[in-house]
Amino acid sequence: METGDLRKVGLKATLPRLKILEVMQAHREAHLSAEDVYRLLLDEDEDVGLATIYRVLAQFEAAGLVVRRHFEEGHALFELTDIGPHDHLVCVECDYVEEFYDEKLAGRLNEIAAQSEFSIANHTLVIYGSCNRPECPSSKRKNN
Amino acid sequence: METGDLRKVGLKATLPRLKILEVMQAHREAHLSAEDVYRLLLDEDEDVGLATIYRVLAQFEAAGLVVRRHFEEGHALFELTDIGPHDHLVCVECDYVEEFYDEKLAGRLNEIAAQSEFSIANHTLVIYGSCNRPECPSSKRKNN
DNA sequence: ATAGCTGCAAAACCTTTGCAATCAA
DNA sequence: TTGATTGCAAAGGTTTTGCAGCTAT
Repeated sequence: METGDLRKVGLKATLPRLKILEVMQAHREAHLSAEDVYRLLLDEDEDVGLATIYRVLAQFEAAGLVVRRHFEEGHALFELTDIGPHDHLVCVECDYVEEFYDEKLAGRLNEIAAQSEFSIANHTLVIYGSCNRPECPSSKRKNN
Repeated sequence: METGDLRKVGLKATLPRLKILEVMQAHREAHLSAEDVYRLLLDEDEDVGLATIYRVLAQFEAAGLVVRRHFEEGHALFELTDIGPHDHLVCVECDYVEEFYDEKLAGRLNEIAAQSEFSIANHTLVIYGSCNRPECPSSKRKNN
């Protein structure tokens, strides 16, 4: 059970928290908004208030379980922390998000920091562009 | 005058637009929110409605005069496009911000986007760390 | 038992929009 | 003149908060 995961970070193992954690884990490849989590729980007939989801996600964030991200949209997206370091490609047309990890990039970032006499701790990198997936509006336009 | 800058991109040279452009240019090193622009104009006794600022900044963005960015805050920040592409090093100890542009980095980003079949438009990169400037608390700690 | 948690509804944000008045060309 | 632009206020969408009741320990 994830009950332990919650206790470990000092949170009572309540039903809403367990359910929210479950949903995050069931969609660990996705970037979910509070609203997304809300709907996914409704789909399972789990009736958790939206306010609770916001509160719990904030607690998870404080506990280091999830990270909050702001891409182009007008709302925050959350993802589990345990998937490791990675950056994001975001499609500005359809909000599709892809993750990547690039060794060379990481190396170059360290060199840059070294040149500036910075001790690098971490970074945030988001590349914006148009994905060329068939279902993206940008593709349809090119087909004309 | 900046009147020309506006005409060039097909916008009537109205007072509010001129004033907003002026403020952006007077703070070209900063990242301003719509609210920031609003307050800066108030400070100059220029009374421009907040709604107008949002509208004008959106027009400037469409015209390529400014770029809209979403960092970690819950609101958008705008900066002039003409300062050229650059990224940021931020010291988490003293909030010192340094801008840099790195050719190799840019090249690698393009390669990454190409691999994912993304047409890259732009990106946001912030490196967090400790600067080692003498006036930074992090340096003082090491001197002990 | 009790400190902490939840749901609801209301409030707080940031941003966009409708509309009548105003302005640049 | 006339279409574009503005300011205001109202609406929109996301996130936070106050509070009374509920729950895990």
